[in-house]
Amino acid sequence: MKIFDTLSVAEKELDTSNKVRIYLCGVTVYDDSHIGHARTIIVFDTLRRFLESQGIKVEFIQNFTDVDDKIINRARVENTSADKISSKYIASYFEEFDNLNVIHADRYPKATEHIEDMINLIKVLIEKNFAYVSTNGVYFSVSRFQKYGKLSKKKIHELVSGARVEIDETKKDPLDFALWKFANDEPRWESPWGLGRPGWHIECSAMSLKYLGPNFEIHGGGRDLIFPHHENEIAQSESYSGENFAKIWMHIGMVTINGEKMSKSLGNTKSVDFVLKKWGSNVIRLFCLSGHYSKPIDYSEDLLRETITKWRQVENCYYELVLSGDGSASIEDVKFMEDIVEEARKEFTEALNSDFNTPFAVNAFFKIVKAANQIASSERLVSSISNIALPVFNQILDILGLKISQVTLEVKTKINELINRRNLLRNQKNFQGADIIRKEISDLGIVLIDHRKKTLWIKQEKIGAENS
RNA sequence: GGUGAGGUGGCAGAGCGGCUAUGCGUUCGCCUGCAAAGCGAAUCUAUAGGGGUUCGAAUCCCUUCCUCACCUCCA
Repeated sequence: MKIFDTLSVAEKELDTSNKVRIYLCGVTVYDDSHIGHARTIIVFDTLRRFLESQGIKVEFIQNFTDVDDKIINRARVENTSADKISSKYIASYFEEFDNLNVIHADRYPKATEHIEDMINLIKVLIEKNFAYVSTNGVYFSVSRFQKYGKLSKKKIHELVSGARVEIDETKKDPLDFALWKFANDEPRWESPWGLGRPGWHIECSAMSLKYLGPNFEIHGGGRDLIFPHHENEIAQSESYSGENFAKIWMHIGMVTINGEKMSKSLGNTKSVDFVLKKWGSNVIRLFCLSGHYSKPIDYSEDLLRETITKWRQVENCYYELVLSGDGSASIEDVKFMEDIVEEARKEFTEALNSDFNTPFAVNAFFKIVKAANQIASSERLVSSISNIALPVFNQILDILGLKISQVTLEVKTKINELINRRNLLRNQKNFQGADIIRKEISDLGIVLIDHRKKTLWIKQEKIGAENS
């Protein structure tokens, strides 16, 4: 599999001969997650599902930043502790991302639980003369790391001339960044240099080195983390280990709204909670995968509505496949379905192997949907044909993390009974009576499709946007 | 100002030297008791502008213009 690497600015072959180790920069837990966070996490979740579907072992680590000025400020405003704030948002993180059908990472290390590791890392950096103690904290000496800027393609002298670097007299160089910040207030920890808190960047170095070693396969995150966060991680980790850090840097494009980046500071975010209620996880996942991961994607209601239409086609197809009855299939139909399924399966895999081209892969998936619906429309879809399509259909659904709404056995029985009653009334041309039953069925969340000879039912997911 | 990524039909979005995807939308039909869904057909020959290279370019090169992101915290 090839993945575009931000560092080498080229596609690189992912080494899948052993376990694929992935470290994803997660969220800072001081507020609700939004669709921007969700996109990054959904992309990585899908990547992980894909690799595993190929029989590749994956070790997936995603951190929580649970010590940070924003958390502390928030705690102050709400008159509570930083710890309470972070636990609250970690809890809601899991609730929301479980609803987005995101598989849990192998570990979710928290910064506050790795203070020791960070201190040890900083010790070595000081020993190796890459860091120094100052009046406000411990700083990394950027000028000591020759390759600083290699990820973000920035030149040190250009950064200095940029006026946005914070001015701090106690630093040797304005570019130096904090590894440890002395603090008088909680939360704070003991360290050889004094009471304080870790800097943001050091936590990801410490936790990724600890769990995945000095050089692992993929390090990921949103594009906006390239500088300074990932640049600084490289500086710290490589200075510490003397080895090259992550082999592939995979960065996810921003979610925009009206063409502008969605962010807390601009106040234009759509929370995961909100979008889940409005669109549901299937539509959101399909939407997030409808564009290439590296490019921006615009949160647009029109596009999300379009995605609902697509999702309805998938649901329709699924129930056609699952509820198809016995009967004889024509050789042509069997051949047609076999060819389509094989082609779609191949294209799907090839697309994802080629820099994780999800839009093309999703496209391939819809070939199966289209073909099944096509055969079904003339009532030639019998179980022997469906059985050709279903394994691949289900596997792709699983890789994409999509879930079809199901009904219980009792409801199933009830639906069939109602359908029979309705069809009886239709035969008697009692359409009013038939429509009453149709309404009754639709109240169960079921949509009926009258084919010539039989009536198909579909359990449709309830989608908030459609009921308003 | 620097750096990076881009500019493809009404919209979304692949392709990245020849065969000009695909989906949504729109129009008309089929099906239906009526719907809905589905199917079929039609619509749309698009590749920011200008130069080049080539038998041939959306795809390569040069150039102009435009958009976004990063250069402060950010997924």
